[in-house]
Amino acid sequence: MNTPRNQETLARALRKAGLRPTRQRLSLAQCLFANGDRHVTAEALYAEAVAAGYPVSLATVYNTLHQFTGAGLLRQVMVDTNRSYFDSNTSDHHHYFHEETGELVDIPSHAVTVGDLPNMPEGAEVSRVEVVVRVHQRAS
Amino acid sequence: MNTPRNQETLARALRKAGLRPTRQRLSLAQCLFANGDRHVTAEALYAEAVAAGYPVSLATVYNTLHQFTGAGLLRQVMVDTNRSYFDSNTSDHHHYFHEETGELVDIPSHAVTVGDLPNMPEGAEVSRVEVVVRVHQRAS
DNA sequence: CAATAAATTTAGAGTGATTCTAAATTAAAG
DNA sequence: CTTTAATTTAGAATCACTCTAAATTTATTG
Ligand SMILES: [Mn+2]
Ligand SMILES: [Mn+2]
Ligand SMILES: [Zn+2]
Ligand SMILES: [Zn+2]
Repeated sequence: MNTPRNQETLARALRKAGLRPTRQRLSLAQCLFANGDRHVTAEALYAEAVAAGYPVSLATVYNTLHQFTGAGLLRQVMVDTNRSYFDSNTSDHHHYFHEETGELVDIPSHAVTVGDLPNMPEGAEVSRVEVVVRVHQRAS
Repeated sequence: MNTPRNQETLARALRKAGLRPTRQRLSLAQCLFANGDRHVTAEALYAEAVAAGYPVSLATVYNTLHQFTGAGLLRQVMVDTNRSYFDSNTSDHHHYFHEETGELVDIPSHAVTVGDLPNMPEGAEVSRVEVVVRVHQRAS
């Protein structure tokens, strides 16, 4: 985990990204960064914030998730066509995706080796390598 | 490419999967399998079929893509939250995803090595390993 | 080649996640 | 404090995708 711990550190990170440290953004940051790494959907984070008594709207949750992603505090993981997942662990790593439960679990990046990449598209530059290991429940 | 070449071969493959080789399914198969491997979205395939003068509805395109996927003739690639991509190459391989254009390009599977997978979820079994190399246009 | 049964196609309505709009609120600056 | 600009928000809108139910087509049977 390389994300800010307390309100002050986070507020500073937000300001540096040109984002005002508002009550909503600090509340959501609390949910996202206070207790280790998380993989959340917008709806799940919204439900959690509401349950915790934080005053936020769903629109703000979406706005905030995208702003945090733009600021490098979150990263988006593409595993499901119907839902966007956001990851509070922005360091280089990969994922298990449990097809039944929708749960994401980290895989350290050293477990995967990418060799020479053949037929790289002309004029293109690698921006990220994402490995998703889809798993399903073993037949009993 | 390990997919059927001509109408007859394909019709046989469809029958084996319990799917009647209808005009629509054969038309779409023509688009998908006649000229090498393809990566298409439902909308793109629909536009293409309509342009080629094949009579198909968008609903049928969606149905067919899913049926073909179920029959193992296509595979779905998750790279974009807003769109489903279908790949006519069902053999083991990976992808470049060009973030600006949305284009997918194959990477042979031997270019990527996945080592021991740590912290495999309890009782889970790997169903597929997907590697996506996101690329963007190099700054000029 | 009918006649019948079952699968398929389709237009259009419905869904659900996400985005947009425009008005109300709040944070920063003076 | 005022003023200004950013932020929040409810609700409308969008968009990919799915569903429904009626019309059509395919396969089967006599
Ligand atoms: Mn979730
Ligand atoms: Mn496409
Ligand atoms: Zn992660
Ligand atoms: Zn491919």
